[in-house]
Amino acid sequence: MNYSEFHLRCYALLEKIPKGKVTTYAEIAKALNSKAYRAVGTAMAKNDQLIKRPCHRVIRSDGDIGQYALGTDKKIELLLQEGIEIEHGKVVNLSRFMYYFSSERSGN
DNA sequence: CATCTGACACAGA
DNA sequence: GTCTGTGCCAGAT
Repeated sequence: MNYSEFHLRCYALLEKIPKGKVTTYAEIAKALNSKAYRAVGTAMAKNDQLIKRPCHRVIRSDGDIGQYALGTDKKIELLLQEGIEIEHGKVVNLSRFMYYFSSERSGN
């Protein structure tokens, strides 16, 4: 699809997210050693492989569901099916479902 | 090369 | 707790 390296990296991390867990755009950016959480969201939007890349498991840092190609409502439903607890359009106890990549921590 | 936009994040009111 | 404004990075024009 001629995706940029940055986008490909985001997708790679997406596949690392286990079912029943979620992560934030900022976390992905940090995992890439960058602060481009904005660009991360852009990568999700550019992703047409919604099935291959479960971008619906990526939410906001505030616990808000955020946006989704098929609509926030659909995203919430998917997360609920994964076992994520959502209320008022936001994840309940995010820390409980939050998934940290923590790829490297000692060296790079 | 300059400028605007976007599936965001943080600070202030 | 909610709303508004500014900062952020990478991509597109």
